[in-house]
Amino acid sequence: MMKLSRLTDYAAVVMAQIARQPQQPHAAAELAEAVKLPHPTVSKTLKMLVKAGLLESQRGAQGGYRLARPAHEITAIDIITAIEGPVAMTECSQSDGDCDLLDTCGVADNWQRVSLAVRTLLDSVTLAHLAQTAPIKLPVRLPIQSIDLGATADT
Amino acid sequence: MMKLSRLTDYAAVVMAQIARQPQQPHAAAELAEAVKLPHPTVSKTLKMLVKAGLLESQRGAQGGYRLARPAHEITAIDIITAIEGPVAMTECSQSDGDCDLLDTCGVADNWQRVSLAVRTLLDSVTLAHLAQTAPIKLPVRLPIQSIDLGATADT
DNA sequence: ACCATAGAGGACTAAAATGGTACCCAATTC
DNA sequence: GAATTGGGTACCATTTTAGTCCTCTATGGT
Repeated sequence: MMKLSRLTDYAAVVMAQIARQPQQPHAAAELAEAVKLPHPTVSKTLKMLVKAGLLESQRGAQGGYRLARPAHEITAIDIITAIEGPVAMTECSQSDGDCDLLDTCGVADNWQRVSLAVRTLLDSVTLAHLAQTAPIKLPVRLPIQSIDLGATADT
Repeated sequence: MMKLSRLTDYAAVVMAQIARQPQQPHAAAELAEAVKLPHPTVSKTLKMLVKAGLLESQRGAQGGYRLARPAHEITAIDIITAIEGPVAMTECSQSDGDCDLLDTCGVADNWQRVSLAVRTLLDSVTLAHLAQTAPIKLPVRLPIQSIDLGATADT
């Protein structure tokens, strides 16, 4: 279903929560409470986000988590990648090599392009966007026509 | 990783294979051979594609599978949906109801829009595109600016 | 009519990813 | 130095995914 994992979902929610008050540090417990999720799970998520460099942490009393960068410099793809690893629709769209069906497949290259388009899209959505409580506007149709998926035989 | 499941991958490859010779029926065994995948697995995939209405099947001798519609009328999303069910990035982006965190979440609506954008993108890629052995061209950047994800809040 | 071919449908199993929890250690602050 | 708060790891339960197999039904050829 192409879904994000639940943890990624949590991550987004938690990040948004932090983004709404970027000045003060947020303790894991506080966030868990705010978001109504089990503390250990939130904690785990936060750690992953720190590892990915999206959050900074401060230990000790009065410690907590803060955004490592302004919300508008953190993108959806950053968050997804932090939790799930590289975004790629197929095995072969992330790196080369692994797929031994490349010959018979005949589709790999095109999937990679689609993958890229998805990544680009995801990269254009920032945490600042996501954190807006008021729904963002997103006109239903992308001007996809501009994607030259058209039958261009040659290069 | 937002990956497609392996079966979906197979489905795409097999569909492409059929699309390249749309006139004749293709037996599961033949396709499995062509694509170098185990017969039962390919068979299973094909059945799913038939159920989804993307392929038509003919039983008996000289039978096999054929596209139910011209390749350019079958989209990536059709194939993905056939195997994995509805494409949605989060639980709540597919239907309403299931998520009991909607209040605290504050991100749901925005994810849904992103989801929609991804779906639209995927909908613009047809089987005809995928089936081209020559790689399709896809200029790296989508004109994402036109997506009014623009900030309504601060900044 | 009968047989060979080819798909339909479903059940079942094995394996892997995911989600969740617990435990103990390290750093800060008061 | 005690309380607070994050860091790291290891572990377990559950769910998903993938793959296989078996039997039934439809079609075409002889």
